[in-house]
Amino acid sequence: MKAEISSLIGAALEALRADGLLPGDVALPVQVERSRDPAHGDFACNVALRLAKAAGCSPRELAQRIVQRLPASEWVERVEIAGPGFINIHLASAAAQSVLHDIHAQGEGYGRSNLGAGRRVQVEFVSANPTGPLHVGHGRGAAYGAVVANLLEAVGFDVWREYYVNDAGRQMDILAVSVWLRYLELCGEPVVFPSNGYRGSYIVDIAAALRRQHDDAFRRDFARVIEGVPADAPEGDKEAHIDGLIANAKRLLGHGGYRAVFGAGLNSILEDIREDLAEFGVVYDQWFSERSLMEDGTVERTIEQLKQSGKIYERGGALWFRSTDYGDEKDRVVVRENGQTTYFASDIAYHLNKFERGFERVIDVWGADHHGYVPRVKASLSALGRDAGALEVLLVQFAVLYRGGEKVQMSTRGGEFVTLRELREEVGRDAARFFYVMRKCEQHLDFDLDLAKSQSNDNPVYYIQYAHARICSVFRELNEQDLVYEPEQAARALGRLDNAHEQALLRALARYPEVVEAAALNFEPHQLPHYLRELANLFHTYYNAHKFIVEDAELCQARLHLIHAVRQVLRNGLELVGVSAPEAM
RNA sequence: GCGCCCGUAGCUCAGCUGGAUAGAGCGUCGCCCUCCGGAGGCGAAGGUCAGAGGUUCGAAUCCUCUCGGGCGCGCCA
Repeated sequence: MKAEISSLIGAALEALRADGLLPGDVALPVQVERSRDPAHGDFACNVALRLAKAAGCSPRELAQRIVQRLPASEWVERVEIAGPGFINIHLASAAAQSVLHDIHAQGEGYGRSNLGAGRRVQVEFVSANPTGPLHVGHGRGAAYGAVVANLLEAVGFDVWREYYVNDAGRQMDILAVSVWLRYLELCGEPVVFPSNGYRGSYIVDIAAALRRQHDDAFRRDFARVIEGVPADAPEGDKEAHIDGLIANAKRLLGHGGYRAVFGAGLNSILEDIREDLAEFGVVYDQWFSERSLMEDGTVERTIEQLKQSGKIYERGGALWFRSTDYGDEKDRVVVRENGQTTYFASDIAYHLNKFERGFERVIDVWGADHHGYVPRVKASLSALGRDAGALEVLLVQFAVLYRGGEKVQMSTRGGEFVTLRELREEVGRDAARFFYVMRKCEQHLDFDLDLAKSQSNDNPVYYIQYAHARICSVFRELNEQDLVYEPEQAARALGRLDNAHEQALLRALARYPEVVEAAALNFEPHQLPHYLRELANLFHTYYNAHKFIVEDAELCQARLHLIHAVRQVLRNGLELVGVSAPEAM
């Protein structure tokens, strides 16, 4: 409908131009918006204000001329000029009702479109290091990324969901050593656990499983494990200490033994994360291993390619990428003095790989604390001859939990954090998904646990789900009374939907596809919860003011048709957010 | 110190990429069922859009500065 109006106005402008009343070289910025105030009609257009100067007359005068040349349309009832020169368009009532036909015809497809035209988009999100369970911060990225992906799919993109697994590097070695030391403890070795190790109880569980499977096969004297290792903090350097332990572990266990311990830690945690996310309704097309990039030579090849770009130089024995040429604050190391490639080198290779796989757009969802990495990753793509603009990095701010009005304190050190699993168990999947995406991503999120749990009107999730359940209940009641909803009969009686509540609902239903489109293209899932809240409110108001199952059969059918459509849109919207639409609560 | 994000009602937040009289929820106060689910509805009070300049027909929105809050500035991942 919006597009219909736009094209009408566009035609009027072309006519003006043909009459020589508009210069030929000026752009025609037709911008049609839904009116905020019903008194201003259904749509408003500000084009007369924007073009008045170019046309050499007052905005109201220009608006007058546009309106005179507006082609007739069956959907438009009347057009008015208001305020400084707005063109307000009032739709015919048949136009407002036509949305019900669309919804009934399209069902769960209502709101979906083909704007993306099947273009391939990759959405990479969460990608937390597999060194422990996901915490509530990761949960926000998971919910946000999942809904962004759902939205892009809904508007016609071919979406690929991916989790990047940081299974290489020192952090993983620290994990392996942590598991091994817990294992040695279980074997009865007098282990002194390093201050820098992973202290979470899940490490002990992994170690116990390892021991059940392999018995004492990886047992070594702790005296040998600690042999020649520099002192731990506070007297010594904790980093040097743990590096020494890693070196000894590799030597004492041999390649095969070390890989077994390492793999036990990695696989167990990865499996836990995978299951956790699946239970949260987040499923990936691919789990992409960082190590695979190193093993198949992609990292090496990428560095070679960078060298050819002339943006690599050597300093202090290391290889540096001249990212400052692309606006970064400083140059970055890609190969360390010891010959090892950095995390950044893997990341360049990974992003190059993404584009080599043919994705036209690549979206990364990162925690806001990683914002400093954006310029260097974009710089590397530019240096490799790729379009850095095709990479969109969405930064998600932290979530802070509140319980009883108090901030829930969390610290990663010592493994003292609230996990995503605990949150789900406490508030449920629906509330967690909904609350996480309620705010735009650059906004800090205050997550009120008490509110998320409360089964009251304060809780927006229940409020919306209740609207859905209530509609289901009306149809159950209809059955009880041995009455039948007849869509075809209803479709002929839509003229009976004439009160203000019904008009408001029709307007809201018609807006849904526009909300999905805007939310998708701007990566703003929060628009969905806001819209659904509004729709639910309009429905509850309607419910309170009018009875649907009434004597007048025609009116009854028309109203059932309307609330049937409301239920469909509530379902469609909740589905995109990943929240269930219960038939009864 | 430099860079990024944020600042809108008592609280938590929207504000459709520059439009008409800045909107919701919670909280407070006052109302509404013989009725399809009261997990509901209606109304009232509540604002110097952090502050100051600027851009223009028009600014919460764009630019500059100031003040507050968060985050980031490794040959870590």
